[in-house]
Amino acid sequence: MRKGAETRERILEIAEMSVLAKGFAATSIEEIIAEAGITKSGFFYHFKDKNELAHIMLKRYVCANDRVFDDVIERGHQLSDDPLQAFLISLKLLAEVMSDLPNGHPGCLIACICYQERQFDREVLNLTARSVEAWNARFRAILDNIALEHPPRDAIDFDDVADMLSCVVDGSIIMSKALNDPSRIERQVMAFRSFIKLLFLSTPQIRVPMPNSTGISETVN
Amino acid sequence: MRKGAETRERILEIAEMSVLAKGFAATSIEEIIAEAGITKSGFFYHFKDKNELAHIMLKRYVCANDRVFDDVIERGHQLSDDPLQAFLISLKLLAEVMSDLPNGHPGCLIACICYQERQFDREVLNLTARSVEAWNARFRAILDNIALEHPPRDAIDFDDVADMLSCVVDGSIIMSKALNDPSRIERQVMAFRSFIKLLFLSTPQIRVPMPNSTGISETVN
DNA sequence: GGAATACTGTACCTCCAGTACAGTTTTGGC
DNA sequence: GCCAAAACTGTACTGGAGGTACAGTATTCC
Repeated sequence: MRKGAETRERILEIAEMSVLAKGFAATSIEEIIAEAGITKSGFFYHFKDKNELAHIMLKRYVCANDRVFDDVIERGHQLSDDPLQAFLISLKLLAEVMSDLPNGHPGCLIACICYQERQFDREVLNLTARSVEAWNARFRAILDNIALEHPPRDAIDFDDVADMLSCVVDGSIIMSKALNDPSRIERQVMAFRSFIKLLFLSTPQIRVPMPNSTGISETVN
Repeated sequence: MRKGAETRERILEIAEMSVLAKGFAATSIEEIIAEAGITKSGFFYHFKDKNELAHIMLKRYVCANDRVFDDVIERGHQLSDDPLQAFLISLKLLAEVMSDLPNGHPGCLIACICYQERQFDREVLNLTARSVEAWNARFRAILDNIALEHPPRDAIDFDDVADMLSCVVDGSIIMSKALNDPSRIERQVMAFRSFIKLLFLSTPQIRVPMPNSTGISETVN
């Protein structure tokens, strides 16, 4: 019975857009069902209450986001064997993905929930925390891998550098909303990329032969 | 008649805390007046409706935030004549101020409003945009000033670097909320500081002879 | 064709934002 | 101490939304 799943998906999509634009409490069930073209009974057939809606919506969001990260990281690795170059490519791709939305980025559901945390139960809040931790751990692993071949030029904790990517993305989404300028996200991801370049590349932008131990001498922009 | 101003301030403080924890729509007037120890009529004597409350609350927040930035920037300039060193000191002070809150940072009202934008009128949204622009312009001016004496090591747009501070602060506030770890904000501001160091300081921490054209070789922490 | 699935319709309850407005207390200036 | 403005209180109401309950109907897949 696939039709039920379709309706469910439609409800979730409408609800997510509304929550990101107006907040959770201001998102009325009446409005969702009006847009989805169903009745209130139909809504409560799929979700036992608004809290369950939130829970399923969040799970859906986290999965979709994971897929985006998986994709850009994988494509980075496909395009370069060097972990640093691969990550720089991934960041460029991430920047592109983020700006490739017709009406600007709708927002990060995690951030949205954090600013309305008292409205949600432990389960939802735990899921937000666990997904943020998972992303941070993932970026951290990438940095460790990079450092094996490229010694960092500043004694900064890699956990903080890893965290910074999420922070920059979430922060720039807010700025893009505040200023109604979608391009800010792309530019901020690229600014973070610049930080990574400065942190790990021993050669500045202007090309010089590299006197390092490995003897690697790759082209870098 | 000073008593009115006192009540007003109490309402605004309670409302702000509630809005940052639960969102605007979920912040009930009933709850505010219960905590403030007044009646509903008392509330509507001070604010003609919830929207006016939002407007005044935001103005209050922006002023308070401006004062914090003014303070750290001024103290930075008092402690060093070099614009780069002054900014690095300001960032350190900012990191300290951000983490110096007993129950963690309550949140950024601007970010909170951006994630509930459909609930607010043009006036409120314009005020959020104008304050973000003002902060960005301010940081940009500082960077221009630094660049006069310290040439940047990467061809990055200073507007983006300036924006990045707000992004990192807002993003790290979200992360500190998501993970219930107030220290993330301080660490992220310090990570941004590291970026500034790498961008403008010509000598990295681990001393190696640099085969660059300028021949500059300064001691740096 | 039948059973599970996917809904609709109706009726009802509670809570809260917001409105309206008359009445009362408190405060500060003279 | 008086008085007027300021700072409230009390009461009563409207409307909309979340949520419940449950019987009935249509659709879909096997």
